[in-house]
This record gives sequence, structure tokens and C-alpha cells, in this order.
Amino acid sequence: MSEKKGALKYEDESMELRRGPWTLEEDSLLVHYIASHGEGRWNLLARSSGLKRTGKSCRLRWLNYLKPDVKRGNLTLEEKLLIFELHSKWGNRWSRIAQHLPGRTDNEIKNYWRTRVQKQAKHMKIDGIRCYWNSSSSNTNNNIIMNQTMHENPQEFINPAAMQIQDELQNMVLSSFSNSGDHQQHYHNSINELQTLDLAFMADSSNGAVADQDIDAGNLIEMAHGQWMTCGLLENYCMNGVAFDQLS
DNA sequence: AAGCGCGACAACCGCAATAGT
DNA sequence: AACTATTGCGGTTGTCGCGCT
Repeated sequence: MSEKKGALKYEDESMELRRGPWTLEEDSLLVHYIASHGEGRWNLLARSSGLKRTGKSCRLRWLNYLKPDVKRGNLTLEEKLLIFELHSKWGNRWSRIAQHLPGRTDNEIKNYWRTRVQKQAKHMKIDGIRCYWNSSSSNTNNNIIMNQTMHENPQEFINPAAMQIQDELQNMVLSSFSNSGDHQQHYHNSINELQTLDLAFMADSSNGAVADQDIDAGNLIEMAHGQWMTCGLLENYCMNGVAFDQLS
């Protein structure tokens, strides 16, 4: 309510507020202004800097894009695992989740969740993500390991639980392929096509063999960079709590 | 080459919480 | 205490680029 008043007042004073993508010149102006005046007081910044943007817009641009410690590039496996872990605890509390991923913004995490995870979850008849991670969060030792590691050295955060799971799953995948040259070749070919998927699920499957239909349907899960396994196998594996219970 | 659809990401909007007067 | 201004959050929309037909 009060903000609307302020916004209207501001718009009355300068009717040419810019919208849409920021230009290099605007970015430069904002960076230089903050360098000399510091962060905060965004409405004052918007008025004083010469930018024809709202204070909100300036703040968002700085926090999500221009701030020096904003990390660019794809999320790592460890970051993805942590997002799942924290989302299972807190739900859509993006800013709270972002606080545990140094250099990542709430907007980025939110986008990641919506564009990749939610979409893939729709392919599954059950809420696979939650089932998967609830089994994890029931293991307090596992959580303690993750949290301690990140707290002690957030810049070089390595999730030992994830690494161990990764190794175990990789071995299982490799053993499932060891007797099938055709499937192995088909699998490797399909990996290239599936690199853009972060997660994929299927509701059934009780054995660990990777069949042609798994590959054709994209029913593989990326556990780490370039390592895949069938969704059903992972689901059974994690739903039974084997991987996580063994970690402590 | 052009048009279309889709995914990924940036940016906006409304509302709530907080700070300041 | 009441009011206003500012900031922060989460949901939603807009835009762009890329691949496919």
C-alpha cells in the first residue's frame, strides 16, 4: 500500500522509467554508484544515480547479477543435492535455501527448481523427489556430515555422502552393463542426448538392468557428471534407505 | 531460410515484514 | 502508537537463444 504511493510519486516525477533487460551502460552506472556509495537505500540510489529504474529493479539487478560474489555457471552436483535436501526440509523458502549455497541467489535456485526439477517430477506418477530426500533426512548423521562440512569450508564444499552414493551407484551401473556390449554402446550414445536433464524418473522397474526402453524413454538419472543409472533402480535403492543408512 | 516451440534465465509484481520518523 | 518508506520474498511473466521442422 505505502509502496504503491511511493512508486506513483516517483513515476510522477520521472515518467520515463525503463523496463526489461539491463544494458551494459546501466550495469556500469549501477556498479560505479554502489562502489562509491555502498549498497542499500535503493530508492535513493535509483533517483541519484541517473538510472531510470525503480529502486527495486536496481536492487534485484545488483543482488542477482552484478554483485561480485555471485557465482555464475551451472550448479554442481553438491549444490543440487543440497537444494533437494533443504527443499525437503523447508519447501519454497528460496532465500533461506540460498543462504546455504554461497554465491547462489534465491532467484537462481527458484528457476532451477521450476524449470528442471518440477518438470521432471511431473513425468513421475509419485512425488519421487520428496520420497528420495525424505529417506535421506531421516538419517540425522548424514545431515550432520553435510552441514558440518559446508560450515567449515563453504568455498570448497564437498558432500561426502553424495560422493559415497555416487561411487556406489557408479559401480552398480557399471556392473549392470558389464555383460551387454550393445546396451553399453546404446547407453553411451544416449548419455549425450540426455546431458541436459538433471533428473528423470519412472514409477516402476524393480531390477537394475538398463533396458532399451529405459534409454529410449529417457528414464535415466544423472548422479554426477556423466554418470547415469536407471530411475527405477535409484528409486528402489533410496526408498529402501540402503544408501543413506549405510553412511553413518 | 523462415517459422515455430521450448527451455533457461532475467526481470517484474504484489504483498508482507521491518525500519524510520 | 500510527503512519510512511524501504527492503525482502516468492510467484509469475517476459525475453532470448537454440534446435527442430
